[in-house]
Amino acid sequence: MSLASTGLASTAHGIGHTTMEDVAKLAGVSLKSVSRVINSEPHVSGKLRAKVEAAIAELNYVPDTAARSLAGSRTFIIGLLFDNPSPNYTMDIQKGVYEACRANQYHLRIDNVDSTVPREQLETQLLALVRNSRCDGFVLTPPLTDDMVLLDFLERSGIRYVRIAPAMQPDRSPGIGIDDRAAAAAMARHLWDLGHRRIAVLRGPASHSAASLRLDGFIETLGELGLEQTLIEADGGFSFDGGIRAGSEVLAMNPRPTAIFATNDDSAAGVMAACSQAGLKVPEDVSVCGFDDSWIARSVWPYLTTVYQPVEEMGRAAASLLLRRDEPEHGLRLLDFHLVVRDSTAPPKAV
Amino acid sequence: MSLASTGLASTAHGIGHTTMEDVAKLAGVSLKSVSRVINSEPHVSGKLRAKVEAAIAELNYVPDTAARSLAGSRTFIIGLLFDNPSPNYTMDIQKGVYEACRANQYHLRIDNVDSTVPREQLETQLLALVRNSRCDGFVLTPPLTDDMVLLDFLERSGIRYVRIAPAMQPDRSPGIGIDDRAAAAAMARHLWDLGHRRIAVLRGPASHSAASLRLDGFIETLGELGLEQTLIEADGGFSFDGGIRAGSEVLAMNPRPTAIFATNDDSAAGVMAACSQAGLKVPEDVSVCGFDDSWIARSVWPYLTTVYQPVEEMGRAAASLLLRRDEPEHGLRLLDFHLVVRDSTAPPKAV
DNA sequence: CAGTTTGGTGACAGGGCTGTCAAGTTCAGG
DNA sequence: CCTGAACTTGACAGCCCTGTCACCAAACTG
Repeated sequence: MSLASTGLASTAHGIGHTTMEDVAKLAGVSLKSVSRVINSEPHVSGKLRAKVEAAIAELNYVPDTAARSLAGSRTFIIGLLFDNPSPNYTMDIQKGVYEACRANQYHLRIDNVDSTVPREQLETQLLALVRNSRCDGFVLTPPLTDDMVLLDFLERSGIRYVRIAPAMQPDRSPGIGIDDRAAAAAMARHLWDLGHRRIAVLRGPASHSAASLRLDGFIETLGELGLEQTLIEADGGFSFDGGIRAGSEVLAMNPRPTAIFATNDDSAAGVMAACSQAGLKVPEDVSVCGFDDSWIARSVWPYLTTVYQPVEEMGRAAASLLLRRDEPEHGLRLLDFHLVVRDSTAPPKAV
Repeated sequence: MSLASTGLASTAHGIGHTTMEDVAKLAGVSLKSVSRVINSEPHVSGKLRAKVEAAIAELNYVPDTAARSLAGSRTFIIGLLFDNPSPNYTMDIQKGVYEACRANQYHLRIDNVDSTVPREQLETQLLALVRNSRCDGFVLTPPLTDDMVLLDFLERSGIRYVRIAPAMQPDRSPGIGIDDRAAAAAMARHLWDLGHRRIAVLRGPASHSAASLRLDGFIETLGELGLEQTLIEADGGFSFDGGIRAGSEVLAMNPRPTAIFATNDDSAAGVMAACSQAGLKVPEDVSVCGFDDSWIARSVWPYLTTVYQPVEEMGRAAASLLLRRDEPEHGLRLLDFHLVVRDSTAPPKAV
């Protein structure tokens, strides 16, 4: 086993590496004082701080991360761990996390996990990743958020982490999410208010726990509103193809539902394709709505009515939680969602 | 100016940090020998290597990156710099780069650039990013690939980089791409062979240089094939909305084109939406084809005929180029593309 | 006004690793 | 059996910071 078989020869980073010593010399202070200024430590007089800052600016000094993390015990790196769900979702989260990092002089490291491998192997892979990564904290996205082995390991090792949209044990650790139940309820009300009474809903994969929350919230609310006919359920699998399949299935029924709620946008797009295959117009013949307000919601025609969830903001919030230690709050913090009514839903045709 | 105003308190990384010294002791060799094994340096006897590797395995030792990069002058980090084009494209590249990093015990750092800010500010931002990042090398994606200020800076600082799909000065530095011209030519031939003679093509944004290569290759080839009628051109802007707009425009013409080539998948999806708005069936009434074979090509119905470009592979190749120093090849390395004929193209209706 | 606290600063010792160089070992050729 | 080249190994300094502790000055206390 060789830990590193290739390598870049020494690279001259930056031009003429300025070190803290240069700054100290120029400012006429000690090394430690420069360090204090850099780390915003207390007990630094304004005069000294000014001198040092001037010197830093003049020399265009940037502290060496490697040295910093060797000396201190922080790496100034946040790790983002994700599996491979929708690229849009991931990208948005990543953007949010990135911005929070940047704002705090942190760096973002990516670790991409492949969950298609056997469970055993996955665990080994995960643990090795985290061990090797030496990050100051991790942001976890679903479905990694619910990997108990991983969580146990992180906690046992004293590594901080924040989960985005965790499903299980929401109070176990800090988390960021939205109220999927309530969001789905809002969609139910929207369809109900439009006048729909024969409604279909597409399940997501069982492993994606938000999916079931959405399903539950939707069904429950329709029940409360007084829907008497049985709700039609089918499996949309959270994918375009799944949406086509489930959509066709549901549209073939007699009587046909007048509205279909797919619990994510990808499958909703699939449903719209199924409609077009069946020669049905959206929203005239069938209303279709999704969930997520992802990129694809505006890459279909008509534009999709969906639920906006602030994915990028969730990423930002997660990273911030990790960075500001002051607030060691446990439990899920819920962010605001809202209904985005676009063109794919309308009142059912008068019969 | 404070360089770091927040911070994580010292985190106990891993459990009971094993250091190289532990390994050396257990193996009964010197520190340096362990180092040699870890770095696969020459002049290490098989016996010694075996002892050390056994010790490493037993202790579950992982070298400390910070210390390594402080002592050596490598950071074991590859930076991926991107602007915000299509999330799908970016994600694929990222995945490829990530995998190459992982395979070489490197880490991937992300830096997201926002090119919507004024040019001046952008440059400052870019340079600061690169300086702060302290990476062993950077992978650049369009349009950053053609930012001469950035390239100059990197070269002046002796920082290695590889460009993905660079447009300008392809021989300036190592690069990875495909032959966009030839790929568009293949699409031209496909449509020609199907029997289309009245064809429209949608331009991409002028800033995206691959767009013009595709356009040129397409037009040129149709000319060579003997297309006599004038080709219809419109501006698709590489976006769904642009595709709808340009699509409607083109479809309103009389006589109507029988095939539309959008130079990326997003705008092709828009064209398909425009067809559906106009009550036209794809591919019966109009053939539509795109370019990229991105996620969206299979999130529309009918599935889109398009050109596959190995985006993930491009990312992998770029990172590998950065990592294996042996091959300091300059100039663009072209990867294979291929036509993906799906359901959105067919022979024109007999008139 | 002596006797404490507090605030501000610096000296110094590592942190875990790699580069350099020197020492020890092996083996071919004379 | 000796010499030098080539290989193998190790000692040690140093990469650039931060934590600890010690110091001195100023600002309190009763």
